Amino acid sequence: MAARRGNVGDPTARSALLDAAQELMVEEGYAAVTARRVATKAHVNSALVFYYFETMDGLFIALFQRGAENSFERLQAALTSKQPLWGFWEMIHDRSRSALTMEFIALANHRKSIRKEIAEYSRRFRRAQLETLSSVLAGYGLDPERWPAASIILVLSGISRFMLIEEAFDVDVGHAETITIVEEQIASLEGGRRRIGGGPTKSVGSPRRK
Amino acid sequence: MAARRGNVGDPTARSALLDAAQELMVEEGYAAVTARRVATKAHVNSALVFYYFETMDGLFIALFQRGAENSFERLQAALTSKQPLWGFWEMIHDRSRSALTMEFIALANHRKSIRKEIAEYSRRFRRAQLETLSSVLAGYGLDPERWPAASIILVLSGISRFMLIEEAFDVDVGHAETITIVEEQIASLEGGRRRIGGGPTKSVGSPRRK
DNA sequence: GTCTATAGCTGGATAGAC
DNA sequence: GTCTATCCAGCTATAGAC
Repeated sequence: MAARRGNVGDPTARSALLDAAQELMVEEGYAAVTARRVATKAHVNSALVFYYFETMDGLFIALFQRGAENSFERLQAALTSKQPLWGFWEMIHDRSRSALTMEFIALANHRKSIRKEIAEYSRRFRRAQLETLSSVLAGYGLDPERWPAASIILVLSGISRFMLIEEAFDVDVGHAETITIVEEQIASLEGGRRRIGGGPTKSVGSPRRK
Repeated sequence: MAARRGNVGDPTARSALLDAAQELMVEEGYAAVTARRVATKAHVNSALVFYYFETMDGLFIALFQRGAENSFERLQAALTSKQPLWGFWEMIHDRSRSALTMEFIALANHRKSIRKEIAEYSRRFRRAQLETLSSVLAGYGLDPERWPAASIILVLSGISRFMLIEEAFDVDVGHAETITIVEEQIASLEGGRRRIGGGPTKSVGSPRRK
């Protein structure tokens, strides 16, 4: 349970603060991310939050950027792999980042600086997806008039995101059937999933929480 | 702008408090919903919040239930109309409830009582959708083995929710094309949309915000 | 039902010692 | 860089007058 995050073991207080903030945000929501609580969790003094990030908004933005950078690299790896469609599908299914993403979206709802940050990142992310996948899909012989790459990205992302949200409430009606349908479609275009190392990607079948 | 909410004009302080809480939640996020701010907005004293709802959690739950009850009735009306599939699609597209829903999901992330409330409501909602739509779709000759009603509900909901979230960040890559594809499919099953009175349902084509 | 007043707490942020 | 100490604003919740 201790080797779960990316920067654990990093010696600097800055990283420790970001780790602590992320954990708090996932487990108790953004409102629980206060300077004092973050600092306590990171075993440093709360004044350091303002030393490193100036304001609480600064902390949130730094946290978001760290995660976004990380996600972007993983996206590029997925999209340039032998099976980009499978890679994409598994990437957007990442359960471990879902709660954090939802928190940031809610936070962005009323903090302008964070909204701006997420909007920029989303466009960059989407552009990378679209560029790569549209040529991949054309290569698979898919008619871009009938099935634009942008729509496929949007549909897959929507399905995935919606199931992740529902899972958090222990609702999973239709999830398994839908995953089967989607994965059959992917397989018909790209062949069956060939697993290649690829780290901690979990299988997609709704293990019950708690 | 004044006839926007359901209970405007209701004389009791309780309703005024709920109206104020909803407005604050949508516009500034759940963290802005404090007893004092709600009371000020409702032009009553903050002690009344605790008189009517006991705790802040109680206020949130009452607010959620009021909205859920309302949505459930509108869902039933949509599902028992002449064009249930169109009704369903337009209902889940409701822009005006999207921000509130997202906020409640984030709130549920760390408030157990609210999580329980949303989970129960979601299941009830989904059950109603599934019961009606599965017979409707069978009536349209759709093979329930290939296209289970539960999957269709999930896919439509996911697409819709995802687009609403993206819209909030001014991202709309692929939205128009995807809406076209979805609505062509619906039309092929249920015929073109025949509009019948039906209140303030907006058209579905991403009017730019601000 | 609605108010005033207030207890008791936690928050963001800063000054200044080390 | 890291800490102690502190200011002051805003919070939930309650007691009790009207």
